[in-house]
Amino acid sequence: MEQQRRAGPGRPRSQAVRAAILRAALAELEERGYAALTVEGIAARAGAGKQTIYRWWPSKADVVLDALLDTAAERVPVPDEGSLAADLDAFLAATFRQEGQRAVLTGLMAQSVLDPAFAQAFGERFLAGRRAALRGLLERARARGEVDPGADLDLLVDVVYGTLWYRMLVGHAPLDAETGRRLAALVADAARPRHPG
Amino acid sequence: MEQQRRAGPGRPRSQAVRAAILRAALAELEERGYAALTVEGIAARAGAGKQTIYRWWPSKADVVLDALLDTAAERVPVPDEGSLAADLDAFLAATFRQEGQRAVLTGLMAQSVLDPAFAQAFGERFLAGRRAALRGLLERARARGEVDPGADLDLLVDVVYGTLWYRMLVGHAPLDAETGRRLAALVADAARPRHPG
Amino acid sequence: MEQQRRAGPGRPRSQAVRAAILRAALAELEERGYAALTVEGIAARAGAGKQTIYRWWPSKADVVLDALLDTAAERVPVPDEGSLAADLDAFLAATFRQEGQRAVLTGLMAQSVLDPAFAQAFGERFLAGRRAALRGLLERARARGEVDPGADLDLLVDVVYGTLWYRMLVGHAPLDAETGRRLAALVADAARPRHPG
Amino acid sequence: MEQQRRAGPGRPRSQAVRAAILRAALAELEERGYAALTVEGIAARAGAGKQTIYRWWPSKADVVLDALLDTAAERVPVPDEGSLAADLDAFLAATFRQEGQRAVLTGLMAQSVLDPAFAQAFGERFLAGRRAALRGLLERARARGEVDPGADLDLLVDVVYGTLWYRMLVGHAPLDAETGRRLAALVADAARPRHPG
DNA sequence: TCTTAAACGAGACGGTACGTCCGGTCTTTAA
DNA sequence: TTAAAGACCGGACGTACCGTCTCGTTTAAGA
Repeated sequence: MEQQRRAGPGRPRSQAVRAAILRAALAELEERGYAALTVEGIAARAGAGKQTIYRWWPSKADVVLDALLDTAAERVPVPDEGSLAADLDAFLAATFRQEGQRAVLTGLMAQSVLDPAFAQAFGERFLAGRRAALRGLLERARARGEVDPGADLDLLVDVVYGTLWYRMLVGHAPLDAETGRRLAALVADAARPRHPG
Repeated sequence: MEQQRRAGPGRPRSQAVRAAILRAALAELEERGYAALTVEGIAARAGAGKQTIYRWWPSKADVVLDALLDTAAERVPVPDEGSLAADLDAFLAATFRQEGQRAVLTGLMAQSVLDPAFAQAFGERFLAGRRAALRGLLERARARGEVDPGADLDLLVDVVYGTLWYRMLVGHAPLDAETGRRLAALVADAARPRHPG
Repeated sequence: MEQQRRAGPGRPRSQAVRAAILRAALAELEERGYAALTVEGIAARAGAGKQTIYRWWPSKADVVLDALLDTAAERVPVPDEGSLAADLDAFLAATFRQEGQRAVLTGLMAQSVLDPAFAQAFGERFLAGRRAALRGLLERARARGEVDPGADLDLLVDVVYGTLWYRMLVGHAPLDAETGRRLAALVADAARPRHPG
Repeated sequence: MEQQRRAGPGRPRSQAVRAAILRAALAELEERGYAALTVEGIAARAGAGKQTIYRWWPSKADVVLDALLDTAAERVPVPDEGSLAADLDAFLAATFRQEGQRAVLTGLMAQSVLDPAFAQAFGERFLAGRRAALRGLLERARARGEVDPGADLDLLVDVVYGTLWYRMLVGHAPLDAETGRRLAALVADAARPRHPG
């Protein structure tokens, strides 16, 4: 998951400590919110020294990101149901389903605004994968002729994730199954092939 | 813009100081970034006491929000050009044009994630107005028959602002005139009336 | 008691306000101690503006000093009972009797250490008078032949007030009638005439 | 001198920092006076963090007290010259000699009036020792028959220190060798045995 | 088995900003 | 002109975390 020390002399990194720290970070986050998260708090809760955290992670956000990536091992599978609308629908449904993580995700997005170094890590280690999955789904649909060849796939991806993130960040409207269905339909419709003439 | 003290005894609030603080906040933000913004820094730059800031604003984010609302007095006008696509295009173009404010806006969004009290202020005093303007535009188009009567206008609004915010926050893709045109076309198309049968 | 504005045009100084401020100062002092005394607190309690206090007194200590001098109008009378020991005894007894003022007096002494300007006021307006009274008592005794002509009267005065203040400040030993009697005897004895040869 | 942390895990307290803080406190006190002494100023001058001061001392006065006790390691020796008057004379001379410390001592006394917690520390860690030394001197004189068996030794101690402190605090009269000699004589005379009959 | 070296808990340390309090000054309206 | 009210600048307070730095202790790999 991160830097792998070459096996040499010296005490090897403790996986138990790593796990304890990730667990503590998520627990603190859940209990007190992202804003109240501190390295000291995580260390205290994990029974670890602050130095141990600084040794392996550049910032508290990177700890949380690792925790997120660890638990998201049960990844959102990319559906393949034969039609774009159905695939999108399934994809969004699966995405919404793992939404106990709103606090984690919005916290990381906030952090990534405030800290360019973390923004890069967040983009590369989390966002890029999700975007790639959705783009792959659209590309397959394009190959099947369900998407206009001239369509701006990147824009379509951003429309989907943009809407998701916007609702998640602002919290003014629900992110439920019905919303997913409508959004899927909207995107599938916008992407449909245009028959010239 | 905010709390209006009744004229009673006592020295009245100094508008000059208020303006100096807002100016200082924007200057600090531009020079050093949102993450490095501090109440102390704003006060020092404005030649004001910290207490004066705390007396009138609950947090530094509220200072920045006031600064934003003051300068955004030259509001994005809601265009009315006769067609939905043209209106959307003009609206998005106007929205993008005032993009010296990316740092301000993303900073405030980040803060609004971290501070629920500010989230409410941000939602009510900034986001709601923008959403209402766009919704009005869509409602007029619906009255003209350019939007399907059953369309989920709130979702359409979120698709537009979601895409904008997502690109603004993540910064992976441009927010230029061409992007605006494509997004306008996409939304206008998705909203078009469906003729049953 | 302090500066007297010439009667001219304009609203005259309110004696009621002056009294309210002195009363408030003593009340605050008694309730919360000298250390917690603040100009703001006195003003608030007196229903006065801070400016009103600063207009008439250079510091909070001067307010307290005025309050002390006002209440000490029932001054310690200088006894004249015919013998030095008896006079001293009566003088000390009277001095001790007005010891509800320990907090006031020690507070002012502390302040006078910390603030040279107040030290002068305290010395001239309070300490000097007390010292003069005691010195007068000793001088009368010397005239009666009860005090050695070569005695250092200033030192004798300091021995008396020094012992008093020391016990008052440190609070390690009582300041009661018995102590007064012993101190009176000690000083009278030390001052007694020496018969050369 | 103060709390001795058990040698456990963790970085041990830095004696160099402790010394720098005490030195800085005395330097600030000398340059700017006790009233202008601030924790912030001491920390800045010592190149230390404020937290480091608050970690080890409850108030700035305790810092100064530690500084005083450290430098006063070369304690006033208790003289033993064979006669009470000579002993007292030597004791007072030695006491006066270390009077670069008037600012320190009066500042601490003022603080001890304003802060009961510090008053206890001051009493136990400084005043008590001095009083005990002088009392010991008087007790030895009593054993030699130079002091009346019924004399109130505590009062005699207070007469000596009271006079000293009073002159030091009020500053109206000198504290020189001649004064010391007269005070020594006065006390020795007052303490002399009374032959009944 | 002994040495070496890194990991680790603990906690001191220099900093920086926090949000609060109060000191003194000022600027208003009312008396 | 005094007075109440209260805004204002300034400066220090005591606290919370940051990220770094010693300590003593633990745990493997290599000699």
